Amino acid sequence: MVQKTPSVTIRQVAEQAGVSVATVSRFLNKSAAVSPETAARINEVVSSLNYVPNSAARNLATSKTKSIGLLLSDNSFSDYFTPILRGIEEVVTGLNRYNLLIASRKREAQDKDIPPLGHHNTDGLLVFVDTLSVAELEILANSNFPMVLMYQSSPAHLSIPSVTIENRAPMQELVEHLITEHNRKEILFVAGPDGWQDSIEREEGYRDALKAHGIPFRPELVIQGSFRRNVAYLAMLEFLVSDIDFNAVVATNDEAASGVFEALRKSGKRIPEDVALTGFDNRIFVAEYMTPKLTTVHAPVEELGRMAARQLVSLVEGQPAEMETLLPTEVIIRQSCGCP
Amino acid sequence: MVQKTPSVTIRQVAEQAGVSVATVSRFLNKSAAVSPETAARINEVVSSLNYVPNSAARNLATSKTKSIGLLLSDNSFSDYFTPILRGIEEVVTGLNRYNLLIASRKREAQDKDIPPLGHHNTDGLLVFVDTLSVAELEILANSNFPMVLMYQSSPAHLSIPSVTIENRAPMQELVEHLITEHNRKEILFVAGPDGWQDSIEREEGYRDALKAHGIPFRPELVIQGSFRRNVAYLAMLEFLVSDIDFNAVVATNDEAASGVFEALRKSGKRIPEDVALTGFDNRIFVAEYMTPKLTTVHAPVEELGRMAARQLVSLVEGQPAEMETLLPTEVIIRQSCGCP
DNA sequence: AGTCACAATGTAAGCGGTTACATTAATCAA
DNA sequence: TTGATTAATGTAACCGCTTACATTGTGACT
Repeated sequence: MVQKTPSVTIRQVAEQAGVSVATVSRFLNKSAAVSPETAARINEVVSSLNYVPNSAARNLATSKTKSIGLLLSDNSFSDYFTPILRGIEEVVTGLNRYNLLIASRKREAQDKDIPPLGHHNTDGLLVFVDTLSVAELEILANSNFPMVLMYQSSPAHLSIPSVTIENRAPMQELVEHLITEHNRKEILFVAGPDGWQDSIEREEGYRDALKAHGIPFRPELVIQGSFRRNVAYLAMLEFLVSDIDFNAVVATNDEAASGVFEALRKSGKRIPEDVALTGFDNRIFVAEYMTPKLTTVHAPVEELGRMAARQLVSLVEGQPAEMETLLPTEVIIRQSCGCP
Repeated sequence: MVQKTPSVTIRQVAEQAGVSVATVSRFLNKSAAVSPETAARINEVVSSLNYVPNSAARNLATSKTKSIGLLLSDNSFSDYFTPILRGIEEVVTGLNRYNLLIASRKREAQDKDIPPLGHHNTDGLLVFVDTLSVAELEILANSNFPMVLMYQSSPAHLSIPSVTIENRAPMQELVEHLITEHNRKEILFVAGPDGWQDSIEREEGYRDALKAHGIPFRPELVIQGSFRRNVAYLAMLEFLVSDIDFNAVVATNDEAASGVFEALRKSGKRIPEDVALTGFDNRIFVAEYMTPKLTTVHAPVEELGRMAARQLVSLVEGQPAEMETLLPTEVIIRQSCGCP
């Protein structure tokens, strides 16, 4: 069971093929010409011995790892995450055959433990929002380590490429839709996780809309949903007992909207007659399957993964990358807002 | 940009701390006692230099990688996948701090390219159904490489630990429920991907139920859904134009059921009055949000990920592992079958 | 005082590749 | 024919760690 490298080494291959290790290496990497006969011989030995180069050795020698890292916060494995991963995976594992290393990191570990992914084991890092502290980002950035931020733009003084989505404007549009088309003025806002840029910007959009229509912002109309179904569900229940009047709920994402939906249903409120409801993300299984269907904002999540990965690969290979990629989103009107 | 290891090495640390590299190494790994004063000195230098050990070097020296691999087929990043990943991640990144390496592999690559994950870059492998051919499994198993199969049991002659879920019995139960409680006899079966064990076993359960009630199996009542929403949607539409009578649809998973749902809705059939519908998996966003709610079978997906990872870690650390872990599932009756 | 055990540390040989540089043989121009 | 060029290959240093083995110093025991 405890097998110390039962593996075939390049030297064994070299010996069996009657050449030097250098030649084998050259053949394997196509880093220099090898005569056809030698090539054939090596090739044969390689497959008969089932030889696979040891990546650790290779990495050490070249100081490249051929793998890129994805750094996540520990709670980010929501359903929401699959398309991102799909996008990332598609480009990372694509042509250039990088490996994808995934690690998650608790918030508490920031500035305490060293990040699980970095120079030492990856060629570059995809950094999910809120996984690295500014100080940590700074260290990496200063050592010129390739990184791309996702759902978070670069701290002003660092200039790290980032990929984000448009939040503020579409949220404003959505809320204004509730106000002007459906005459809702008492709009409950279900906030996202503290410090997440998406969450903040969406709230700004909400406030913009209120302001544009002269509706005062009321802090008691903000509850915490944390982008999570269950958190939003509970927060909504709690809000309901407070008995504050409201006739619309704007959730910062679809998942939270689904929790709100559940709570409203339980309390007997009708959607959209009593309460209009909106989400954000356009997660198909949530938005399409709710009855009524959920009015929301479509976020190009898979594309975001793809984009971020693409920028990073570019960077890793010494090419330039876009500093700020802002992906457009689109308001999707369905029925939960009151539209027919 | 093209930075050749700007990194600090153990030698620099040793030098600055006025000790030998061996001592530094011992301190870092706690592999032998180091005097308190030396320890303090080293510690100081380490953090002032921001030193992080190079994993490639470490891996090479120890012939361990401290990472475990997850091998996927290229289309397995469905929504379904998140909880599995969460389960895996939880244990892998947990106490023992392995890295999680993820790679996907096209079916066509089987027996042609070497698998992207193996001895050379991982300490053990989580193998998703249908990603490695039997021949490839054999090679790895023969070299005694730690592996755990997911959703697939071991080829008879290999005895690789596996983690699977119960499929046949609950599917039979479900179909019998349709037959006995709702008097449905013309039951369309939406098959899963060819060769996937889950898919096969679920179909067996379907047939068992028919047989138990003397209903002949009719091949024309089987369509291909491939576990995918869209595939099932199209297959269902196609079936609908064929005009064969049916009064129930049993889908091999919830995602396919959602596709069927969509197609039925489009064609004007009522669920469950005209057609009863069932799924498998109990994916909450599908099953709970459908109206009527979806009758299905609950599969403990996150637990499966956790289990598989646990077995693998065990194996990697030289401990024994369960050869066959069969996770129980449970029929969940909701309304799409016709129950109130 | 001499021997021993043990704790703390150092020395240097790998781990399995890559690659700069050296070597050899074959080809070509004059 | 001969020196220069080039193609194919070999030699060995090196990547940054770990660790077996060697060394030194100290206190305990006889």
